[in-house]
Amino acid sequence: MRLSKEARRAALQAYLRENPFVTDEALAEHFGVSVQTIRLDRAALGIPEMRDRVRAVAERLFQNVTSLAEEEFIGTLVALELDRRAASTLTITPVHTFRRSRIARGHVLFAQANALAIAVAPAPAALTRRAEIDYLAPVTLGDTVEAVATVVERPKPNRRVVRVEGAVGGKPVFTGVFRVALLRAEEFTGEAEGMGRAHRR
Amino acid sequence: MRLSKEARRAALQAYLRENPFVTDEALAEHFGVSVQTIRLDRAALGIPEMRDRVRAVAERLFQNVTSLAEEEFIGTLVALELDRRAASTLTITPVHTFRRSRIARGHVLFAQANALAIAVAPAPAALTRRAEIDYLAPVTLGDTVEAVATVVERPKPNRRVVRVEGAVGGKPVFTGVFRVALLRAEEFTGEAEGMGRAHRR
DNA sequence: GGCGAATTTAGCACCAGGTCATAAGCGGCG
DNA sequence: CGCCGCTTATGACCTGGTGCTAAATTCGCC
Repeated sequence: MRLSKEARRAALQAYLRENPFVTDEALAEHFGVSVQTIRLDRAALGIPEMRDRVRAVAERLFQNVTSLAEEEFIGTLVALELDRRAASTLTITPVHTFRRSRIARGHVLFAQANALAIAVAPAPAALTRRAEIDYLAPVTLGDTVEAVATVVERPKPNRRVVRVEGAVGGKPVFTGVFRVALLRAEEFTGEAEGMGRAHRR
Repeated sequence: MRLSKEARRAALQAYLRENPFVTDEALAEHFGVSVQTIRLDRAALGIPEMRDRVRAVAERLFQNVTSLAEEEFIGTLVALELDRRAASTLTITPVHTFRRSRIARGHVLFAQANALAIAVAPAPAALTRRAEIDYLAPVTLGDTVEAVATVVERPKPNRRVVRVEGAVGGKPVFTGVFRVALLRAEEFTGEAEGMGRAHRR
């Protein structure tokens, strides 16, 4: 016997984790068993068919990319008065930190602040034109950063200057100033790009 | 006629850009035409069938499962002379952009620049203390950003001022100045990070 | 209103990659 | 030997298509 049933099933799980988009036929060949056996294994393990696996991956990942404006946010929006102020919180998890020092990476806090500056902008979309950020104290694993953005200047109808301050337990950890440009809806209607090419057969 | 052929095809392209996972049948219903007409339209526009669209999305995004924040180094390090200069490239994929505008989010470019500033620092780890970044032109989906970091000042033995310039096809898209603090190993419980190794993408 | 061309719809055969159910083969072992 | 666990085979059916042909409809134009 090439592999015991249990061993094969364990291997199958592992293999599919790494290569989610293989057909039963390819799996059968890979494990030296028949397609039917693979199907039995999948059924026993509750693994859906390839098309469903592909679709699940695609949908989950597409959601990340395509999520609505409020989900594009880094951190959790806790207050928003358009064109006035906004606030968010972000709890630092291991994915946000340098592995060894457990200090949050600069760009994570920048992202929280930048997202907040864009969220407070009274427009369907906004672009950052300039940012200055001062890191006052390191933020470490487990900290919850409370950030507050305040519109401090409106130099032109479509420009805003936003000050963002971040604190952990009341102690300031960063401050930043973001100059953003407001966009009207028609300024970001992208152009086609083709979905790819047909193939097969 | 509900919509002229050309109008329908344009609408179809746009619709599929936002909803890539729709079957021909759903499209036919949506546009009030027969499934066959949708197929003709897809053929004329070179749009592959739904399964292929799903698959393309899934495969393209699968490599990026590691969310932005999880990556050690944002971009691919292509050159490094410690305490002098460093360079990286970053190709903008959908995960880096706003969904509708397809413009790279500010924090993505910040992250590339910041990672580079930290990588060039001659220390096992470094922290950003202050950053200024100017966005000169929008960076869009598919662009490859070439960033170069240069150490421009060494105000103290453990401080560096790094200028980072980003360009797409030779055209500047951002410039930034990062002031970083070098850390000695004993300044945190652990060791290096920041010396980021290149990540494939 | 009539006509030809463009456009749309329909029908049929076929394919991949499955589902589900049923049946048959095989190896080991008590 | 017979039975059990496992594997394999078979056939009917499903979805979301491709490719082709042919018919029906609609448009532009005289």
